Amino acid sequence: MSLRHGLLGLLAEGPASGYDLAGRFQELLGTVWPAQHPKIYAELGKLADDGLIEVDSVGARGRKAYRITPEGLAEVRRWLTATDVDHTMRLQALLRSVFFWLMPPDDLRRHLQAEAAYYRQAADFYRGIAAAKDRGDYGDSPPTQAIRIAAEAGIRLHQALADWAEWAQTAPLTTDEDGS
Amino acid sequence: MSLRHGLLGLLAEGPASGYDLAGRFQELLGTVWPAQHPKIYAELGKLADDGLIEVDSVGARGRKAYRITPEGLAEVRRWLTATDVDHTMRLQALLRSVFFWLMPPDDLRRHLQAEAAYYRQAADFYRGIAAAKDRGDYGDSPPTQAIRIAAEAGIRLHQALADWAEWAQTAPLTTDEDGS
DNA sequence: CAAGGACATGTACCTTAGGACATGTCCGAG
DNA sequence: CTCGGACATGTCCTAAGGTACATGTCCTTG
Repeated sequence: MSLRHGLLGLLAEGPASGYDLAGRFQELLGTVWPAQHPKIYAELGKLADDGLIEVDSVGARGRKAYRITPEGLAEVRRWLTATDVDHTMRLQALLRSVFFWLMPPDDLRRHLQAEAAYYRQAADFYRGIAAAKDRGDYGDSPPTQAIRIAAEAGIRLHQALADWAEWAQTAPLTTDEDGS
Repeated sequence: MSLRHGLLGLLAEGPASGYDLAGRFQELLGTVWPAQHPKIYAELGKLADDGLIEVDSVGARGRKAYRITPEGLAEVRRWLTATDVDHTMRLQALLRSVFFWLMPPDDLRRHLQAEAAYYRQAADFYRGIAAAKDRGDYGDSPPTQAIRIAAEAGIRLHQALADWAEWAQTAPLTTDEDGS
């Protein structure tokens, strides 16, 4: 139910179209919570059916503006304060690390370098958001303060993985190339 | 296809039953790659159909031992070296952080404290694995060396999130309790 | 030997995710 | 004015994840 509440949360900042929401999701949360537009449009339809959001339809196929209702706002707040966090992660990179011993040393070194570079770049991306916020580019309203906190999480998380990939290059690991 | 290759990788360490594999997955990878037993049994069936693993069936409902075939071993190696890492994460905790401004300050503080405690505990869990490995509890074969690297990732990742949750408590955040 | 719990495997069903494809609008450049 | 590209919304289908339920074995303890 995270997509559902994520959409409600973004709509709590103000009205938006499905397209806007897809963009916001991808831009800010793309690396930590993927959401494709078909899912988003489908979920918006259900939210409207449940009375948690309302639509200003322009036409059959034109742009639509969704607005959160008081019930919808109450529902996000309930989710945030009264439901447990689902701590389940899905990190293919860590899954792969269990099998590093199956990789030829050269491939492993290249792999870890590429991983480190990727995570450094991701951390920098969030650093950019944090810097823009600190400069005051987006003003000072509560939503942008929350984005600063989210960006900090993105920085720390990805930097930790970048550091790990660097460290792993120096860690001794006997690989096993002949499938013994 | 990560579950598929994860199972192959674990079987590369030696023969095991579906039950064993479910346990290994849950124990070591539970927090970073969930896998329920129904999926595991189903996937083992497909892997056997594809000739990547072989079965020593005891009976219709008894314990089965799965063994990786040379084709299976080649397939894990191909996956590890020739396919791109899927960096998609799914972290509900970070999704929620974007909406912290919707939470009453007291609830938010409690929430962050609980989060920090959870991540500290998770980091400690991986520290335990790392310490056991460093003491030599599991010997010195390649698979356990890889587990040391995986454990290090678990430590750094969860510690980063624990530190973040601590930090976030001190970050100024004007919350918005009246839904303006 | 009977009962209970860990071990062990599976089916059925529902939800969620994700890729492929279809359609139409609106606007600016040529 | 027409063509292309960004904007915008959606359907369809397949794959993957996850819960509930069903079944049977094996070993230990009373």
